[in-house]
Amino acid sequence: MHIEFRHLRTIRAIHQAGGLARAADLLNITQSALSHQVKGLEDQVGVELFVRRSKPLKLSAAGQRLLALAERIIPEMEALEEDFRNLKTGKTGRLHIAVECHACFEWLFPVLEEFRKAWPEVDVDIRPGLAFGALPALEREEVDLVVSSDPETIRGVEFRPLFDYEPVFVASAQHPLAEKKFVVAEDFRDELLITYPVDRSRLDVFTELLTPAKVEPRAVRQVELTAVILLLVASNRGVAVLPDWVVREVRYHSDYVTRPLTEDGVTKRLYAAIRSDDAAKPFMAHLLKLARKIPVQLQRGG
Amino acid sequence: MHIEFRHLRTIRAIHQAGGLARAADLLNITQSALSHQVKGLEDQVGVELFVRRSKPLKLSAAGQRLLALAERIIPEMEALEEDFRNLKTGKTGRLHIAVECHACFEWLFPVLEEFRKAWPEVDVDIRPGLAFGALPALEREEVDLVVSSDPETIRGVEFRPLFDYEPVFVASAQHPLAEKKFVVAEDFRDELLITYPVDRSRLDVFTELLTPAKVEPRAVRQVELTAVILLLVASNRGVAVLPDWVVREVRYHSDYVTRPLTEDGVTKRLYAAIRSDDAAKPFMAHLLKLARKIPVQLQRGG
DNA sequence: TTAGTTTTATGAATTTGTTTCATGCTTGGT
DNA sequence: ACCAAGCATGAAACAAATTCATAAAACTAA
Repeated sequence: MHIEFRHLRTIRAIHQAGGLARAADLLNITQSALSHQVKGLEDQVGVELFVRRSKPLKLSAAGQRLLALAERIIPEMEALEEDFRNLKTGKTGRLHIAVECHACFEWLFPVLEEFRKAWPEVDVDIRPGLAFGALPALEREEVDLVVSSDPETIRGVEFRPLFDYEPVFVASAQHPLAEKKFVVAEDFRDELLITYPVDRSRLDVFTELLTPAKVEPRAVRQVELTAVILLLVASNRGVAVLPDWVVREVRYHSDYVTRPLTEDGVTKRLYAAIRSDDAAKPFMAHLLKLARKIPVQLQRGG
Repeated sequence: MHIEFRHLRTIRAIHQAGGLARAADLLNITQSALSHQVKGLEDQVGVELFVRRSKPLKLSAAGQRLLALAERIIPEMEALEEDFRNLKTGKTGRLHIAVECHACFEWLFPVLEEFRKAWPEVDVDIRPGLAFGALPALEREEVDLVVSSDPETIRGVEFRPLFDYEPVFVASAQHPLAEKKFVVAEDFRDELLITYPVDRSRLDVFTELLTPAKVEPRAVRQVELTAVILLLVASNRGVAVLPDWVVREVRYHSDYVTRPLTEDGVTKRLYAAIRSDDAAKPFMAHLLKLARKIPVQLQRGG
């Protein structure tokens, strides 16, 4: 038995128009086509859908059952088509984000907050748990944007620069290293280093400083929340290296100092990796704009 | 844009099977056919429904939206097909009843009560308001059964006898006519006659007695409820003519007497008019059986 | 009833859409 | 780089829907 949408539309039209001929006009086909179609449908389902004893064709009990289904389904169908239209014009879409750098949540939330005001129809989400293989997930369309600091060349994926930041050393004002103008790798040898609970390959302090210099801190303690890291640092329980915007944002702890890594400081650049297909979508462009603007406001001391 | 059920089935199958080739097996068509179909659908809606970068075809965001619709709609569709199957085998159906004789509600309710226990899936209803042109409504499939006492010859309609009953005269035990063994038309000339509020052509006392004899009662008062009619009669506010089973059923008023109309009494027969199409349906047969049995139980003094 | 009008049904031809067959192309793994 | 698995594509075959022309009912109004 193969009822199709065409049939639902037909049933509804015949009911609305109150007859085959008028319904045919409504559907822009001939009365003959409709007659054939109704006959075919009735043969299929093996049930009389219409009462023939009366001049204008009328629904039978079974026909009314079918009509009820049509009235329920057709609007859903139309909603879907509307959704697809919006998808095409970029009014709506999915924006699932994977974040490789742990601290990035600090600026990402304000960005998304702002974004959702402008694009309420876009399905925004941050996908945790796949921070490891984020770029493959991007290719497979499991996510739609990856925040990364290591651009690669991948077919169909573009890396858009967002903003530069500086990983800075953070310590209590009472800490001996607070005396120095800047810190170097060797300075960490006797320290308790507090980091996010992620692999060293994703921590600037290791990739930019300690690993190249082959320096191992006295101990490493992993802490999830930025605010807690700063709390511990302020109470002189350890030292940390954090992006500059993080430190500036959470300025209500004034008991710590910040120092550049090495004499010249270290500068890194964050990128948004997106699929080329999505590059033209207006909401994507808007998100990238916000992701450039808002973190800079934070860096300047939001 | 013409999404069809076929497409919904396809989407679901591809998702279930996790790929085009396997889904093709599931749907009993070739992989090629599916590929063409998917392509056609994507052209139609103008949106990529699948991610092609991965070997086993996978749903894109838009595809998932479509899948969600499919998961919602396909079960409804299957429920419909189940309904139609039941309709065909007569497990379910519609049984809307029009009643020409007003008093018939008295026995019809118990019948339907019993019927619903056996056929919970059948859509039972009593359609009021069309008691006038009930037989045309039966032909137009607006109702499925008409209770009538006047069989006619109509193409496609059958009259099945239900049971015989006797319209009897009812009066207070104090009423002078209570003295008589039976009443005749002339006896009504000075009486207040209480009837149901329907046309005289549908009242036995007129069709069987007064109209042929050209006798007009002193006055006629119309009362809706049988119980109220009996109350008025019992308190000697008028006389009435009611079917025997009504009087027997409502026996808790013992202040009235019943007498035959004319020396021999009058016997009438009730019929159920149904469409020939419905005659073979098992639930219809069952209803007719009940409609023969239960009123007789009432007549014997249920 | 009959003629006239409206509405639905039907058969054959046509157009449109779907499926298959055969084969080529990509992707992912070794 | 090669192989296997999975998807895409074009042409031909097949199936289905639609149209055209016309018949058959059903209703209306003399």
